[in-house]
Amino acid sequence: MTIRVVVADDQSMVRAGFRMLLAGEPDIEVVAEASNGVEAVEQAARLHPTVMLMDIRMPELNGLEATRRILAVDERIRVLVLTTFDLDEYIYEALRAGASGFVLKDDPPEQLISAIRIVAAGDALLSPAVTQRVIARFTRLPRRAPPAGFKDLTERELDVFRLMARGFSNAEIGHQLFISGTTVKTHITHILQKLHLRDRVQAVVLAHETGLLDDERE
Amino acid sequence: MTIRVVVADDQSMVRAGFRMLLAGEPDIEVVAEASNGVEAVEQAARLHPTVMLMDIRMPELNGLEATRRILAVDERIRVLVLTTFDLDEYIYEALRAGASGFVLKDDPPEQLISAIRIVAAGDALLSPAVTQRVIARFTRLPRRAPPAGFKDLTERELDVFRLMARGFSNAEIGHQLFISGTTVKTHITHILQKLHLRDRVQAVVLAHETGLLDDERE
DNA sequence: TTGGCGTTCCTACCTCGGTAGGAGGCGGGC
DNA sequence: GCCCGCCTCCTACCGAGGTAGGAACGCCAA
Repeated sequence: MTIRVVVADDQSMVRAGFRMLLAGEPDIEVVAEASNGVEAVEQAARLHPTVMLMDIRMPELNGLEATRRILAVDERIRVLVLTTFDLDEYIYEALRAGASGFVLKDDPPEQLISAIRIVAAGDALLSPAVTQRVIARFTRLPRRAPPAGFKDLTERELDVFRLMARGFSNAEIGHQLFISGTTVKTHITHILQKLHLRDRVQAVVLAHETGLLDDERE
Repeated sequence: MTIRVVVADDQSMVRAGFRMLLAGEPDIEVVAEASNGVEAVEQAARLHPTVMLMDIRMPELNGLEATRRILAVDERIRVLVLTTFDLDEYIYEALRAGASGFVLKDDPPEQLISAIRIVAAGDALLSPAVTQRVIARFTRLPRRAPPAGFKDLTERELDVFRLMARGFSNAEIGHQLFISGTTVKTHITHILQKLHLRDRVQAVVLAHETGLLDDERE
């Protein structure tokens, strides 16, 4: 099982460099090159490689959009983004686009090779500096600890809470739960009392900050 | 500059294994061991090592809580969590607790050594399998694209929007912006019209889903 | 059995939020 | 100059949201 790689970069020197670098690895084969995003998508659709080595800055179609289109064609292709700049927006967008890894061009060569094997195996890898940023972003997430009194909520109150947190009116909540709007009011009054909140708006804010909705929103 | 390491694990065999493994590295020195979380915190406070190798499952005090306390004492200490299980909750909690890395015990030894050097240098590193999960979690975040009409909002309307999204009443918003509550009402009416929303609750939901607040909430 | 809790529903009342419609001031562009 | 967009503020009105207080039912544990 050799790992079939397509190299997408607009500089031919860079592509040649990768070819040379990977030529020494018996389990890795560079099967094609692409000099812009459009070509990259075409090659991916035609060859279905194991791994796409993808530069971000490319003419015609940038690497991020190319990644999205490639994965739309064949989601089994593993895209390893390889770029010079570790700008935050690039990283987040690349990961959202579905990239399996993010490696910097000035990382040591053996790290790139190991990254190719890792993503080919179905795992994921980020450059250490990039990992740093992703973790920072990740931990900065507004997942505040649920306040005292949260666990006093009954099952039914949680039902109401979840719907309220999605912006529904009392009548809509009642309709979805097959109860009257006045009952919904009762539940909400209890919720606000237990959580020491003033109105439903504060409840909605709290729900999002604590990640109350994250579970059932698949 | 040698990297000074404390190994915290409740099994003495494991500690001995790490000592042996790291003995071959000239730039790494194991300066102490800890067999539970309490000892780990004590050793960290006493020796201020560069890196703490931290198991999660430990008696007395688990590795996650120990990590929090260590970083409260000296935030320069880099904690590298090293455990057998890559359970999601462990990972997220460890990163939130401030860990700089997450390595599995069945990763290859050279990867552990390289991880120690990486976190000692101030970067971060996750096991490939762990990286996979973090990315999955990360991209699953509810960062919906802002709806059409969002960019039609004026600067002042955005001011109001941001405060509204944090749960303030019209009067409170007016007070903070030095305008009257009725003016706030006017702005909100315009916001709702432009975004095609029914009431402020839906606006709050939208603000959180699109991450409107992420920027200025430092 | 009795009491408590959770769920359901009601009436009555008040406040706040949102709409409608208008008005004045200020600035920049035509 | 004039108009337009933005910001400010107002009155008046209505409906939704929230509170207070009560009531009925089922369930379960003491």
